Amino acid sequence: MTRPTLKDVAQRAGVSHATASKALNGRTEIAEETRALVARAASELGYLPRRASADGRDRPLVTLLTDSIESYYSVEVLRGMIEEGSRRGIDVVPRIESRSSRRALSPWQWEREFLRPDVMGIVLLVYGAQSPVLEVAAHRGVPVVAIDPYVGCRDATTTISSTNWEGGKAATEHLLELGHRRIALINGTPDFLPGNERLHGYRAALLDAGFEVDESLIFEGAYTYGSGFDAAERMLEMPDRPTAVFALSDRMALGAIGAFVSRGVRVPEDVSVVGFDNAPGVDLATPRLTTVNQPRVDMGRIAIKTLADLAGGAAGVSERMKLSTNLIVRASTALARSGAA
Amino acid sequence: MTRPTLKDVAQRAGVSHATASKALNGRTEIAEETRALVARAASELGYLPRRASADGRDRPLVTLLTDSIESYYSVEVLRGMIEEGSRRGIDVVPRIESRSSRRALSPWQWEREFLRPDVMGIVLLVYGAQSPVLEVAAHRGVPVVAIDPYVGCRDATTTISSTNWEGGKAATEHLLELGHRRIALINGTPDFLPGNERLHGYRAALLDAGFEVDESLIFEGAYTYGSGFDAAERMLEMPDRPTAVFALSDRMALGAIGAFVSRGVRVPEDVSVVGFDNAPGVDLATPRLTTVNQPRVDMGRIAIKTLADLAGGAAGVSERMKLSTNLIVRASTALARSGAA
DNA sequence: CTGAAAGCGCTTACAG
DNA sequence: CTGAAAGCGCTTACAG
Repeated sequence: MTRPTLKDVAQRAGVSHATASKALNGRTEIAEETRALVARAASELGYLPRRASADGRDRPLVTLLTDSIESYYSVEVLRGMIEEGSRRGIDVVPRIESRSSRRALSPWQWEREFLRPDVMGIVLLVYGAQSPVLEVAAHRGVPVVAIDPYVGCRDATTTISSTNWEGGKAATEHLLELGHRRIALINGTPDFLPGNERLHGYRAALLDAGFEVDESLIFEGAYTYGSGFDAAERMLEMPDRPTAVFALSDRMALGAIGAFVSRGVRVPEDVSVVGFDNAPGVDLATPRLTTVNQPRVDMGRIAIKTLADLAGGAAGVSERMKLSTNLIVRASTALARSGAA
Repeated sequence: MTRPTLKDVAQRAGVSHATASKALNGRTEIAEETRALVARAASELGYLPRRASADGRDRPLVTLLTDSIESYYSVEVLRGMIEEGSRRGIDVVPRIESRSSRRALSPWQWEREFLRPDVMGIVLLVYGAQSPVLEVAAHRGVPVVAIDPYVGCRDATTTISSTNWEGGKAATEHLLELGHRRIALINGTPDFLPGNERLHGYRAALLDAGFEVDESLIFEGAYTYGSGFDAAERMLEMPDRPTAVFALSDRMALGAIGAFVSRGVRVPEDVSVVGFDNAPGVDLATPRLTTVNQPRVDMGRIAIKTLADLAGGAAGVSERMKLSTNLIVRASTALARSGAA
């Protein structure tokens, strides 16, 4: 038994295949009675059109291209895309593409692989901007938006990121307002641009408040739990310990807390800790972590919205979007013990 | 300028459209020279087939139907599906479907919405088994697999869940081995079947070890942080406090730890706590949480694998799959203070 | 409101 | 190895 075609449906309903086509597509000129007849026949046969329409129109679709989907970052951006897509009737197809899998294909095959006929756009996530996708897509006229790319993108590509500098500044200002003066920073790897912006936010807050940046309070880190842990241990060996720590990621903040607590240093009574990200679960840790929220889900939503607008003919869409980060004050920060200077 | 068709490509390459078609589809009888010519023309024009082939064959696709994608549970199952799909060249299309959005459509429209012509299968996630999807899909011959459904599924549906009973038993046995005898349990809402299995695992471990179940040590909970927090506070008011707690979810375990720590009760020195789930981030909390891991990513992977096998004609696939949970011992559990009874 | 006819974009025997 | 011809599943003027 082969798959039923429109002809089979028409036959079963006792109408021509043209009429069946129109009935199924909801054209108004069809009698209600006929439409019901055809719909029933289609349903009974389990008919499914093989080809949406003669000109290939189908449910619109957005491809998400990513190197990896292991981080909660990627996964939550994806979640935003799915939510917004479901609302708008746009399908989201996530694909993990390694450099090696790409190389195994001829350019034409590769293009065909990732460009379905009905793609209305492509979202690049944590994806090098050197990516050949950009050229190919530009050439086809398929719009692309890149989310928080590590490296700068071609001028023509729309990018969505978040206000890392402002976030770093807000975190530092929060600690200053609590009366802290010796505020350590746990840095990330230098190749990660958003982290660099956060660091500059820290510097700016200090400078604006009339303080100098003490470079000995900037500790090396690598965004991992262990590197935060180590940095905190080094702080504890200092003669004049910092009273507060701003870690450029939540993992490092949690690592620092782990180190402090294991040495009997209490958070936030003895030292305040702020993270960056608002990673899942940090609101449940003890103490509940004060951190800078990144609007990951919104970034995904906006990506879809932007692509939909572009498909709708919106020309002047802003090309560098920065969504707001916001400080979430929880229980890992408190007033400095000895008051302000 | 309208979208280029195969004809345009053929014309530009100076061959017939039949030859162009064959060249692009990688048929062997085409001269390499010709193939290159056609490929170049296709690339220059930005050609994309509108319709994959005359018989509608395309990249296979699996639809994920879910009520909500807000929990890490859903999101990680999805991640497994995407990873496995990418490896096998199967696209995964996640759709969020509310009951109301479904009701707005006629049955035929609705079927057409969620059954693309090229679906090779459907995955149901956190999705009521009363779902009309099951009937429709069965009728179409589209295979369905349901992941950890709250309510039982039709007999014919393949389900994937995890060994909740064994997990609950392992968690409790771990505490018994550490010498704990008064082991409290923080229960979940009774309508959640997997939770009920975990509870029975707790009972079984106790019974097997020769102990009676003290019903006064079973505390009401609702899977939330707050309910875990409250349960712990009630424990602290008992004359003969439990020395260990098994919470049916990580959120409740973390809530309990929050309550203990805020009252100066140390974890694990004064009380041991085990959770269930291995939620993201619980390995970074202080203390790092001992918990029962659920193989969420693997569940997604296996769902895709099962569907692919089914499409490949595998008939005798097991219909009730239970993937193994495993206890992960971290830092929130320790030997009972006063030794065994 | 219906259906015969033309057409769309594509693929695949088949003849050369 | 190539292309003219037939065919596929579908849609859409257009005549009735």
